[in-house]
Amino acid sequence: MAPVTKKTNGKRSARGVSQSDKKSTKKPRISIDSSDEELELAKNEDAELSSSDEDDLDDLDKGKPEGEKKEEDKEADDLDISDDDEDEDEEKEGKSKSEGGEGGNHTEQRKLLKERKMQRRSGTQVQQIKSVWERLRVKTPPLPKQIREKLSNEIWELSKDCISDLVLKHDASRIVQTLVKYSSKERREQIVDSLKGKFYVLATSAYGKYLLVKLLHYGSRTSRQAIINELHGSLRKLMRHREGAYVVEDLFVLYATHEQKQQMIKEFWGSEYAVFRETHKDLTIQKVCESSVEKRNIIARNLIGTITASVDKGSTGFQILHAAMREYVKIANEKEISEMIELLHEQFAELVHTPEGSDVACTLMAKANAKERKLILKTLKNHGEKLIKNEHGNIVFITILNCVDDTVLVFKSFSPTVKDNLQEFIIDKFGRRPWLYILLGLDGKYFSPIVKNELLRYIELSEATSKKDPLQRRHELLSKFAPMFLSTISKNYAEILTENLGCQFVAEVLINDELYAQLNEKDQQKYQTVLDNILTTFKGDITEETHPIHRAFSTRLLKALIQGGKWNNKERKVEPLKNVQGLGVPFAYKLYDEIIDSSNLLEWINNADSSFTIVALYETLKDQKEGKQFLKDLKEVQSKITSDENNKGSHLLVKLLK
DNA sequence: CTAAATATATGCTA
DNA sequence: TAGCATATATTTAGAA
Repeated sequence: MAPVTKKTNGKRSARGVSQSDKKSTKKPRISIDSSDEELELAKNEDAELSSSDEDDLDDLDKGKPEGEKKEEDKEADDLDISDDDEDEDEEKEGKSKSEGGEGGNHTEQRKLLKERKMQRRSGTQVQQIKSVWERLRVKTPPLPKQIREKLSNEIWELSKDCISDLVLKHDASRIVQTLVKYSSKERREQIVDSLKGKFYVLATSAYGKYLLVKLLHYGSRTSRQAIINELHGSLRKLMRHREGAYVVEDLFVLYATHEQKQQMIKEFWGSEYAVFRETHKDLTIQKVCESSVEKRNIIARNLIGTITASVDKGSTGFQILHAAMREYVKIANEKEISEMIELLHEQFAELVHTPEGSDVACTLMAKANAKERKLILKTLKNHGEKLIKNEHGNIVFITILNCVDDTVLVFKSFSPTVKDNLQEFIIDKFGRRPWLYILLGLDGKYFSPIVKNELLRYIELSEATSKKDPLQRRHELLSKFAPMFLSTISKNYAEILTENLGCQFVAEVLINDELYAQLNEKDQQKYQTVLDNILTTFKGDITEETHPIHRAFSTRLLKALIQGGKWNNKERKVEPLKNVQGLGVPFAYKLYDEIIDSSNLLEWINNADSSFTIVALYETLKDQKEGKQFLKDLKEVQSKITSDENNKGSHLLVKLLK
């Protein structure tokens, strides 16, 4: 493969980035529901073949909200019907004629054009079918079923003998698309059958590709398999094709089963593996490459060939490409990894949001040397928010935390993003994970075995370059980020504590010996402020429904702070803390002093949501001098505790008091 | 951590 | 293809 030239690289990456920025998580995909976008596309291509880059972008324009989409469909339809007989071909011709100076006799031109159309292969049929299609395709008002069926039968009768003449023309292809949409499964099979042998041509045709994707979408398992079988052997060629690449990506992402995906990827190893795919079924790439260096070299060359071509083409965001890259990085040697980083580094951010791409990014990150890591950090820092919030990007980010020794650089690169978004992060299912990692390490509570093993695998890979002790690295990060945690909580505690995930995070921050050990004097004060903030939220009348005591998670947080440790379910006891100051007895004392007192103590006991808090207070304070007042008040109201079956906390309290 | 609850994928039947 | 059942993965809740 020819090496990437600076010029193409720059251009492509620019396009790639704008693409992903506009359509955030949406992947390039060919639309199923709307055929009108396709017509738009057709117009453009007719008008100016060289503006293909633009067209590709149009083509990406998917995933609009349902309502919006309908609107546009309607509009386009109306417009379409009004000027349909003289479609865009005609207008074009008219223009070029008048430019040629032949004057503007429109009727004359129309006639000419009609004749020319008739002369095309199956021209008469096309015109005929088209008029039936006009009646079939209307969306408003919706056609009754019988009529729709009748019309679609009519079209089928007319078109079944010349179907292969239809599918490559931009207007006629749409007719077949509509036909597919409204046909029975038997007829869909028939259509697929009659197009056998043509799928490659379809995939590479500017108009045919839409039909092919519709066949995949509406087709049966066997139809899909038939199409895949036929495209097999040409996938590498298709990946380099302007239209074909989109079809292959769609096929891979949306329609192929797991097994079919494996098959498809194997083809990128080399044609040998595409042809004899049955015999190579359960082969993994590592096994083959271990068996022979020659084979490894051939496979590596084939893979990087496809990868380089696609990256140059600007398809860095394609999932199928990510899957190919994953195979490659599994077997790549040190030099090849470096070249890969060189090839990708500007577009690194386009990898990280798919499972396969994230795997590639993590592997590269782990295997990269210090200088290369710096380079990657530089590209990723501008995409921090998405990187951290995305399920897969998140893994990449944690891998960065796990393997980059230069924690100062890591902090510098991401601290602005973190500062702006931390409040969102900590209540986000994925966005909070990196911070929980910094606080607790790879705790099984927050990292499922699968995710954990994946992360451990990258750590293992990184051991060749990363020299720092993992715990030291994590503590360095903790000491840098902890003040940010505290100020974010202190500033937004009211909102954070209304969220389950927020409460959980706050608990992890506050009940954490490692964190407290990293705090300087000023930040320790900040820590105490946060404790006061939390007390503040529990002020007020607990008979109000909005009081935080009625939300299970904030109550649990409060209880944990009173107990001054986390509940260990295995040992069935609270784990005491060594470093942290201000939890347990002092916190309980403050709570009783400021929030609960003799005036509302009974209320707290007699409410099922808050009674366990009092139990916790009792257990913490019963043998302490700070608890004297509390115990005295408790004795006074003891007799007035109501006996409510549902209030297990008050029952327990009565039992304890005996 | 564990058990239950829930979501997701896969296969079978009509 | 729809609907259902079954297996499997992932998420959630949770003490007294």
